[in-house]
Amino acid sequence: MDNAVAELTHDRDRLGRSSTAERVADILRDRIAEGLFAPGQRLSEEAIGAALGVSRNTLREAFRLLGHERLLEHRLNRGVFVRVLSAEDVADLYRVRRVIEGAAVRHSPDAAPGAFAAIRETVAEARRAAQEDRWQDVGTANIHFHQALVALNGSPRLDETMRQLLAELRLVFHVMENPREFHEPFVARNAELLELMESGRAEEAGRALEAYLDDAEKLLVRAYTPRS
Amino acid sequence: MDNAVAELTHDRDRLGRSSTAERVADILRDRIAEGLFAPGQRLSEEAIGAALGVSRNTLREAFRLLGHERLLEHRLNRGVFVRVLSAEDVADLYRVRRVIEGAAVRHSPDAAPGAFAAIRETVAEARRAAQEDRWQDVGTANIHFHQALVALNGSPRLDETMRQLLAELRLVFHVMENPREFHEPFVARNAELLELMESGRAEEAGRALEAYLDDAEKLLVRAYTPRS
DNA sequence: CTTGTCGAATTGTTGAACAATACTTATGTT
DNA sequence: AACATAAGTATTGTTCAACAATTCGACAAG
Repeated sequence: MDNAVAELTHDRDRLGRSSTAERVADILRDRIAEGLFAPGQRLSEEAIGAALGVSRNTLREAFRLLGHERLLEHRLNRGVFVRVLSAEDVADLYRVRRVIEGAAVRHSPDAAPGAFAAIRETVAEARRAAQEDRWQDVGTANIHFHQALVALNGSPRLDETMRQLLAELRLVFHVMENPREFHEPFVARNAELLELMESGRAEEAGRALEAYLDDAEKLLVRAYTPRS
Repeated sequence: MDNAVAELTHDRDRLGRSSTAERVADILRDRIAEGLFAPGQRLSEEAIGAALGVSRNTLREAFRLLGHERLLEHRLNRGVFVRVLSAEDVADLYRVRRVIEGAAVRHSPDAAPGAFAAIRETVAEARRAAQEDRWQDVGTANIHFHQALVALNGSPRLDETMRQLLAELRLVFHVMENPREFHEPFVARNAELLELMESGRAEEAGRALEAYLDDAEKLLVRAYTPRS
């Protein structure tokens, strides 16, 4: 078979992937991530369906998608609400991060040779943003750092799990009224963590990550005391 | 407050959780798990909708649910198909298991005091089933063992991830034409693993688990060579 | 044997309708 | 006035029917 044709196999999934429901889900996911829809807010089928110009049935399919990603909470006969994370949820998210990111760091010596390049890029991205006082973007770069970190595991499923986990965490990040205070300290720590891994000190990097996540969780929980 | 009343709190979520779409998803999930729907098979909206007596719209909501759980594959304008796992998928599933179950074993010393009771029960369950030649049930008990193992992490999200992961794996288990040969050896190994953990030898247990998962993966991949 | 065209079958999406449930407001009782 | 009850309204849950869009196989033409 022609080799050029075989190349196309990789692009196959980019063809069909666009049903209305999924595109609606993408839009809503973005809006939730950027905080336009606040946690606890109810999403009316009629209002949003009208605003986006889609039928209620299609919209409900999109809601199911996002409900499964834990960004929306579906209460029977009451509607869907933007998820409100409890303090236990935050604790659990960091528990999962310790497991998944911890495994990535411990296995970093076995990772693909050029696998650190992507991480290094996110560090640079964060530094650029910090230089220019774009603290929101620093937060985004920070998220990219951890996503790239998990990629060391070489597991598509763990990548996907991490993606959803970080999307959930973003629901909480919005409570930080001072993004600089929250994100700035981690720019340097990201770089340190990368350096430890690149020099093969995986054990040490593992401990640094533990401390890293402990600190981040504490900062977050302190600022986050939901009324309940 | 009355204590008996407080007990009911745990059952609360079982009350509202019964939309038709979710119940349909539960049914289909079971059918897929037991192999009634073979991997690769297409699920016709019309046929299944008629068989279950639900409308196409409701059925489509259920399909979205299961698609997100990776049990169904949604191909645009083509319909939904029971997922066909590739060899890479199997490898990835075991990659995730090493991470999640490995973390559970390593942290077993910190686990709640009575947390091993549930695991011990699954071991007994497997022994009973093996005694009576119910090898299908041995497989089920085996799954329960690993689910209980992950519960040592104390993380609802990891529990849920494991649940979905094992559901995916069941798609593959059906290729084992001889369930006894596949499941029997692991009954004893489950018990050994438990014993290592209960006696506090977490490090040793971690290595045992690695070997355990390596062997299981090899057995599975050997029997599983999908046409592709 | 490849390519173009047609047509049947299935999915994608919509809009309307009605039932079931939750929320709100009004009503009546103590 | 406080509280329980009842009626009314709004919203979700589900179905149905219709049509557009797409896939796929069959068949004809080159």
